[in-house]
Amino acid sequence: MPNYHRPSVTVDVVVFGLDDSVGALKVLLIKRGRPGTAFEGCWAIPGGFIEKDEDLEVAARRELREETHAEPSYIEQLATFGRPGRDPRGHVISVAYMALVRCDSLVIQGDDDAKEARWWSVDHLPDLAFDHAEILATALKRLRNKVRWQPVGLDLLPLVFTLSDLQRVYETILGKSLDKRNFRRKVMSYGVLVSAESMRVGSPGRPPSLFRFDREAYEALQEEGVEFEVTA
Amino acid sequence: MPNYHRPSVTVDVVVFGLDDSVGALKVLLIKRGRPGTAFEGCWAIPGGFIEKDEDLEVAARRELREETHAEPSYIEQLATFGRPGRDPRGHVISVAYMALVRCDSLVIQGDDDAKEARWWSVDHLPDLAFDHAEILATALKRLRNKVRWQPVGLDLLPLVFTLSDLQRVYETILGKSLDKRNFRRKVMSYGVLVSAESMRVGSPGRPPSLFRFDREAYEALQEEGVEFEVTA
DNA sequence: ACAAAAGTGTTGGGCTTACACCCATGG
DNA sequence: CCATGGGTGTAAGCCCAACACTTTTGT
Repeated sequence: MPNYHRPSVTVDVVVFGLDDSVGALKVLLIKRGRPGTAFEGCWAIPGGFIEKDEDLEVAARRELREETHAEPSYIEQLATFGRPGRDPRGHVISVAYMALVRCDSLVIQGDDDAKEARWWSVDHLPDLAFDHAEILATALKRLRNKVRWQPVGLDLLPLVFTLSDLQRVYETILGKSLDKRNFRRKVMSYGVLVSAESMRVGSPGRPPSLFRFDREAYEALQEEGVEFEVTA
Repeated sequence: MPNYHRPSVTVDVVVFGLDDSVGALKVLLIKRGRPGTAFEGCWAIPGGFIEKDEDLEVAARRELREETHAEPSYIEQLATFGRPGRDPRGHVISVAYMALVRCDSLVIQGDDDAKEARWWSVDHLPDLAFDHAEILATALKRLRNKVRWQPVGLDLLPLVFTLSDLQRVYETILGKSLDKRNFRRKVMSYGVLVSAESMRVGSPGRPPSLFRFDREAYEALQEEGVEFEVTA
């Protein structure tokens, strides 16, 4: 191959999750640890350099695993960022991914070498390294859009959940409250929910009935699109 | 910067246009000319290697200009392709763009050095180099999707056009025919069209009235989204 | 008995669809 | 005068949005 200029290439992964109470949308960030590296001590989206002949998505999952031990249940390519000057170290192009993880697999820990990883609420973020604020904003926009035409609950909720949980997912992501009756009617009409026998107990109020997703119907819906726009 | 592996990075641009009669959706392809290069003589999406510290979109526009003299009126990043083995020459990552050009600026010519450039109808494509068939398929899918929630006529039609022209754009891209009355009602309701005084003459049938886009209203609509789904 | 969350139906309005005929010009 | 494409209106049905009270449990 002719001797063309070769930039460095990284993959970065914006991981979204919901907190236990499904009350807030969170992003997984790492604290840049290694002394002497760029943006030392700054918070950043997890990611790193791709290896020789490594597939991009594979690299994204690898970096995520190495830095946070997270295994996302969904991942998609977001966009590629290559503005000159975005990395003070030189010409670095970043292929960004967006990922979702389930509430019940939020067991996150940092890397061995002093790197810290934790969840941040999307509306109280720290300053971010590089152009990561821009990347994150892009991811958030994408998620808010995606939610309107593809189902998204399966990748964010535990296996078994209540309709109120699901409604809270949408309210949290869209940042507005939805009408309970209209929400339920609409969700049920898609036929992707099957009732789980058990009932949740112990909480105040009438015990809710539990559901799980019908995986096949869910994936069919994912293909064809949803048109999910529910009223305030 | 530490000595990480560096792949080569290319940008490739899938350019869509409509033919004069607005009757077919076309893609601009180039014939790979230089002897001794990979896929010599094969048709391919225009593109090439990025230069040092060059912005990705700038590189995309530059390659397009160099290879086809086309200046798209719209361009957006599509996706990045990095599957190992996609380029026989080694580890090459391609950032793909999708672009639209207006009918009346279709003056295309190949590069100086024997490279040929021409339009191909999207449903009669030649074999393509690398994974360009996959990239093109992705672009086509994106365009067909985009059309449903963003206006697209401004970037494909000449400055002045008829409602029938516009309808044909949608029919061509979506690949299905639409109801004339419903189409007109819907389009007019967006308030992005202003009537151009003149009338087209010379063709058989009643002379149509001409319109142009109200740029401001158009761009506002582009922001907020359109919800454009018209019936067969 | 009270607080807390779950669950449940109906109605009006607006938008979408389906559909067929006349109009203005060129040849 | 005829062929060609341009232009126009209406009625039926569906889906969406708005809205308030009853049920079931824990304390």
